[in-house]
Parts: sequence; C-alpha cells; structure tokens
Amino acid sequence: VAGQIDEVEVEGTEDPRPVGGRPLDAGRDAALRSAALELLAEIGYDRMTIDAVAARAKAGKATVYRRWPSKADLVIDAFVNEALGAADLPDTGSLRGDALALARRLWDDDAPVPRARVMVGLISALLAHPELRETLATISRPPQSVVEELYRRAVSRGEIPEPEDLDLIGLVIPSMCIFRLVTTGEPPTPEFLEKVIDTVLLPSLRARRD
Amino acid sequence: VAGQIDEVEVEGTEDPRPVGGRPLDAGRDAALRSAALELLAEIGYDRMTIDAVAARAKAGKATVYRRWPSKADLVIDAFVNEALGAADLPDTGSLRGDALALARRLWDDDAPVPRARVMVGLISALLAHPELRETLATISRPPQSVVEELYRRAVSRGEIPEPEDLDLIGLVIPSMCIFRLVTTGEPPTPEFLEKVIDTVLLPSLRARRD
Amino acid sequence: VAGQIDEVEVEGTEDPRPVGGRPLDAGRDAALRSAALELLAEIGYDRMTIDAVAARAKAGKATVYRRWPSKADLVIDAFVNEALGAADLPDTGSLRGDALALARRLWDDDAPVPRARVMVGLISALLAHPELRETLATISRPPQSVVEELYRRAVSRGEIPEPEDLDLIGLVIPSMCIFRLVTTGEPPTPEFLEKVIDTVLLPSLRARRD
Amino acid sequence: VAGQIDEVEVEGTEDPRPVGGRPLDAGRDAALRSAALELLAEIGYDRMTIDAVAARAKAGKATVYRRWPSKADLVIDAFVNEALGAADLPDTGSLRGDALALARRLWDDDAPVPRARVMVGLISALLAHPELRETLATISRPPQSVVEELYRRAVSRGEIPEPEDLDLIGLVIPSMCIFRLVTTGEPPTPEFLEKVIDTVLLPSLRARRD
DNA sequence: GCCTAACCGAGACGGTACGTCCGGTCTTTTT
DNA sequence: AAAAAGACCGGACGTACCGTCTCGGTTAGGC
Repeated sequence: VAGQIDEVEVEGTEDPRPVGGRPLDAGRDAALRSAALELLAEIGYDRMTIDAVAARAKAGKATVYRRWPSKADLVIDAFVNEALGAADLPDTGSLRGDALALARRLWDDDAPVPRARVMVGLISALLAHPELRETLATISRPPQSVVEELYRRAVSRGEIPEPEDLDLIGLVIPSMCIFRLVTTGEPPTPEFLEKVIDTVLLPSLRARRD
Repeated sequence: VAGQIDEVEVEGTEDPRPVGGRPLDAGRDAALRSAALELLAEIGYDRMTIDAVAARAKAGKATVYRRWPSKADLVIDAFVNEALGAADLPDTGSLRGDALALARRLWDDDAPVPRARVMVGLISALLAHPELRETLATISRPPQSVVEELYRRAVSRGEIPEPEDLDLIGLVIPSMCIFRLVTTGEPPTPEFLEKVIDTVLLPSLRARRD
Repeated sequence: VAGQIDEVEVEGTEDPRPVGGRPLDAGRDAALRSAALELLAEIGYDRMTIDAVAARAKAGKATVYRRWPSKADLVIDAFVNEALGAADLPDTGSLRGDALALARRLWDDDAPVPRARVMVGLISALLAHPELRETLATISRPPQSVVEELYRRAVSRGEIPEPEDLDLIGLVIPSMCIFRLVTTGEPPTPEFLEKVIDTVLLPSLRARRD
Repeated sequence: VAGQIDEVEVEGTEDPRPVGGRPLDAGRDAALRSAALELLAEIGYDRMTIDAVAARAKAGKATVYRRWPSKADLVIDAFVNEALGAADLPDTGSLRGDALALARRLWDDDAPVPRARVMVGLISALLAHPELRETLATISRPPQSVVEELYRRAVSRGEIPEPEDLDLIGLVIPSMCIFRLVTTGEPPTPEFLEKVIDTVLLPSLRARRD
C-alpha cells in the first residue's frame, strides 16, 4: 500500500486562517523548497545560506522567513515534502526480495534529488534543532504500516516465526545506512543493502526466541 | 588488556617542535577541552562559541587556535581525549557476556561528561568537516584489535562459526546506538544494549552461511 | 485677503480620469493625511512607516500608494493640505505690525497639528527627495503676492525706501525660523519673531543703498 | 585666533580604559570617516550604506559598529572630525572685509570634501537623531570666540555701535546659507555671501537701537 | 437592475539595509 | 615566546521597511 505524501506539516498545527489579505502563494513554497534542496546537494548545509536560497527561487528573504522560522526548519520541511520517495511495497514473493526492494526504493540515489547528500544536510539541521530530532526517525524508514505488512506476508509464507521486537529490528537498516552515510559520506549502495539484509536482518528475523 | 588512550592526536602529525621559547602550557589544553565539553553538553555544538569556551577556561581565543585549527577540531580532540571511556576487554566466559560488558563500558553514561549529549555535538562537528568524518567510525566502536579478540574467543569456545563479514557486523552496535542518540536524544541504556545484542548481534553471528 | 488653500497638488498634473469605475473615496485622503501628520509629530519622519499610517487610518497600503507615489510625497502633501495656516494679510497700519502679524500667523504653534515637529519631518522628506526641495521654499513663507503687497503698503506710507533685493530679504524670516527649528527643536515663539523683525528685518529694509 | 579641531568627541565621555587587549586602531577611525564622507558626497545620506562604508575602508561592519552606534552618529562624527574647515580670523581692516573672509572660509566649496553636499547629508542624519541637533548649530558657524573678536574689532574701528543681540545676528549667515542649501541644493556662492552681508548683516549691525 | 471598472482592507511579494553575531586572524601588554 | 584580552575582516543571520501585487469583497456610475 503506497502512501501519497503531500504537504506534510512537520508540527501539526490547526487552521487559524486569518480572514482577508493575500494568501500565501503555494508556488513559492515549492520553489523555495526546491532551491533549498538543490543548494543542500551542491554545497552542503553549512555553506548554504538563506540569501542564496531566496535568490535562487527569485524570492525575498522575508518570503522565506514568513514560512519557516529558521534555516533548519526550511531544510527539514523541504526534505519531508520534496525529497521523500514514495514507499509502497512491491510483492516479490519472498521476504528477502520484498525487503531488498523496499530498501532500494527508499535509498535510491537516482532520485531527482540526491538523497544521500541531502540527508547529511538534513542531519545537520536536525542536530541543531533537537526538538525536531524525531523527524529523522520518521523519514529514514518506511511508514510503520508498510513494515508491518512486509513481515505479515513473510510470516504467512512461513519464512519466519511470528516476529518479536519488530520495532528494534526495523531500525537496523536505517541505522546502518545513516551510520555509513555519516562516517564515510557514501550513500548505501544496492550491494551494501543486500549485505545488510543477508548478514544482519534476515538472521535476526529467523532466530527463534527461547 | 586494552591500551590506555592518552593524548591521542586525531591526525597523526610528527613533532616539528620549534626549539626555544616558552612551551605550551599543558594545563591549558585540559582546561579548554573541559570547557568545550561542558558547553557542548549544555547548549550543543551550534550554540557553543569559541569565545565562550575561551572565557570559561579563562583563556584567550589565540590560546585555543594555537592548539586546534578550528572549532570542529577542538571538539573532536576534546571528545577523544576527555570523554572516551577505556575499552579493555574483560573475560566473562561467554560471547554474550563479553559483548555486553564491552558495549556497556563504551556507552557508559555515568562518565564525568554525559557521553550522549556530547556525542551529538561531535556528530555536528564531523558533518561540518567532512574530512574528519571517519573519526566517528573510530570512536564509536572499540579498537579493531579488541573486537577481533572478542570473536576469536567465541570461536574457540565453539559458540559461533568462524565469522565472516565481521566488518559489517561490527557496525551494528555503533550504528544503532548512534541512530537512537540522534533520533531520540536518549543515550543507549544497558537494557537497550542487551536487546540489541540478543535480538540482532548474536543471531547474525550464529547464522550459517550458505 | 488671502486665498483659501484647499487640496493643492504639489505637482500640477492634468486630469487623465479613467472613465468608469469607482472613484477614489475623498474621505480616505483626509484620514490618511491626518494619520501621517500625527505620526510625524509623534515619532518623526524616519520612524514613521507607511504601514503605521495605513493602520492608523484603518486603510490598506495600496490605498496610500494609489494617492501618493512615495512616503515623502505623502508627507509633503499632508503638510501642505492640512498643516498650512492661511496667510492672508491684515492691515495694522505699520510695516512692523503687518510683518509681525503675518509671521505670527504663518508660524502659529497652536494649530491643530504642531507645526514645528511636523516641519522637521517635512524637511527630512525633502532632503530625501531632492526634486521636491523647492517645496520648502514655498511653504515656509507666505505667497509672493502677499509679501509684495506688504512692502507696497510700507513704501506708500513712507516707512521704507523702494526696496531692492526683496527676494533675499524675504528669506530672512523663513531661514531663521527653520534654522532655529532644526538646531533646537523649538518652534519660533512670538518673541523670537519680534526680535528677528526688529533686529534684522527692519534695519535691512530701512537701509539706503549707495 | 584659530581653533585646532582634532578628534572632538560629540558626547564627552570619560576614560574607562580597559586594561589589556588590543587597542582600537586609530587608523581605522580615519579610514572609516573618510569613506563615509566620500560616499556622502557621492550618493547622499539615504543611499549611503554602512556596508559600503566598511567595504570602501576595507573594514568589517563590526569595526564600524564598535565605534559608532548608528549611521547617523558616524556621519556626524565624520563631519565634525574630518570636514570642518579651520576658522581663524584674518584681519582685512574693515568689518565687511572680515565678515566676508570668515564666511568664505567657512563655506568654501573647494575644500577636500565638498562641504555643501556633505552638509545636506549631515542635516539628514541630525534630523533622524534629534538628540544631536545642536551639533548643526555648532558646525554651521564659526566658534563664538571668533565671532566676538570680529565684532570687537569693528566697534573699536568705530564702524558699528556696541552691538546688542549678537547671538541673534550671528545666526543670520548660517541660517540663510543652510536654507539656501536645503531649498535649492546650491552651496552659498561668494556672491551670495556678499549679498547677504551687504543687504542684511551690515544694516542690522549699523542700526541704532531706540 | 445589472455590469463593470475601480475602489477598499488586508497582507504577501521582491528587494535592500539594518544592526548583531561568530569564526578565524592579528596585535597589544603582561608574564 | 606564550598567555590574556580584545580588535580585526568577512560574511550569514534574522528583522524591518519600502513600494508593488493579489486576494475577496464593496461601491459607484453607465447601460
């Protein structure tokens, strides 16, 4: 089941729509987010400036600050709303195939925005704003429902026992991908994903508890 | 018995000691590193300023820059030299016991400096200075020799088959600890470490390859 | 008898009335001019903002800019149309009396708007818009015709010789009033005007040329 | 008697010399003041920016703000310390000659900095900072002592009666020069000064009181 | 009585300057 | 020569204001 992700608000706020006045131009949101992601990919979080983002989007700085209170918020929102690949689950007939397909899709580096470089910038932003930290948990792995479906299938195929500690095992791939990214700068290759799945993930799932 | 880590230089440079003149006051090094770690724990990497570090250590800024070429280098060096728990390997008689003891020692949060908060600051520093990135790999896990010794014992006890992909499996604990740290702000508790070892690490090591 | 000044246009433009459509609401003009003068008196030209003027008049900014092309133009127009005392010439029977009456009327500080503070704001506006500079010359002294009438009477009474350099002597009072205003912030009091007339103006007019 | 004006402080503050540390580089003061005056003359007060001043002096903005709290303060200080012509009094043998020489010297437009353009900028600065208003009174006329000496000579030569209201008459020339400057943008020419002296100043001084 | 053009309040837009802050360097005096 | 203090350059930050544009809604004429 695929989730259509669209204009997610990081902090869910109600709608205090101020009557009259010119409404925010939604087109500027997208232009600014794109500009932010481009710059993030090109020069990284620290060298990316708000002025540069505004200039690239042919916007004024006030237009940026009207939407996001800081650089970090802009980056996080841009990432969540523009760079997050869809994460629907294919059915390949095996647990290994499903897991691999899902991981590849999430960590695909041929996305319009190079996920790896942008992800490093995103982590910078998150670290500077601890209150947004859990965002990383959200975006570095597929939605909970997708993960659950994946394991349900595997159980019904008899590939693995009824899993326990799924919330922990579900962290294995995102943890190792991000660690790799941060310590080497390299995005997780398909080979890396395959190795993690074969060497760590599957044995953990297959293990009997006693 | 592991090596006592003391005054490690992150980038091993030789000794171009400029003969003559007043030598650097070694006492200032420690004061500055402590001040840096305190501030890192209190307000985080981005809000920590070199001026504040110098002021807290009752030092001048030049005294800082005479020792470290940048803020990131200071933070990394402070972390490595002040906040890094020793990592010698006890012999508990079982693989599980050894691994748990080692992980607990490395991630002990009762150190004089709160490892978790400081580690987050350190990651910020590393992200801003990509050339120092691999430092994180180094300090987030025990020395390679210690890890090898641990597995050698387990093999000789017959607990696990001759391990393959040790370089990948060795990343499991640091990856998951750091992911937890970054996404929740919580340091890895002993219970968390135990669960990771039982649920992920040991099954991976015990799995037969085919 | 002086002319009633009413809705003077600073730059005389013809009438390109765009046929059809709702006409400008003349009531907004006055409200905006008043708001502008109030703010000018309260906080001065530089700290007065168009937003504040519009807000005080419960108007939108476009309503301001539909009428005046810039802040300076608004201020000048407001001054000319709201704060300019009438300047008709009484006949007191003597040159001294006429001059004093005229000056007092022009520099009267009991007007609904405090002329002095507003005048300072006006000068700021003029300095920033050099093309409007001569406006100051116009509004800081009575109309040329009134001045000429004043001297004609004095000559016919035999109080002074046929005056020469009237254009220069006519500047004495406005110059000294404005200098006083700018350098002390104090408006010209009746005593000040009297002293200027007795000490400077009348001797200049009585002097014989040779 | 000439007054050597050098490093005048607009607001006289005591000396709380902070012991150690690098002292303010006096050379930067001069460079910044010069840059400010140049820009003031070139483009006027409103279009002159602090960034441009700093850039022209090859300084950082902080170096400007360490010295002056605002643009207006910088301009005023620059004017007072760099652009103020000396005002010693020549002895030409006649009141008219002395007054003319003094006025010409003060309003000389061939000074290294074009006094007129800068003066207009200065007035803008003063109007925005009412607390500094009297500065204009100070710098727009020669020192009080010089003026007194001028009239003392004229009295002893028998050219004029013992003068009364000198403080008022002394304002005639600065008032009219500044009014001219503000309303026309033209600096006072030698001919203008001559006419003011002959038509207004001298008759006022020669008049008998009764 | 309806149409249409232009008004109105509200407020977002691009742009520009402000004044603050900080990283990393340099310069003083003191030890 | 190192240490403490602090000024220096450079450059990004986030704020404020100008003058323009856009929204939904209102208000004259002209038909």
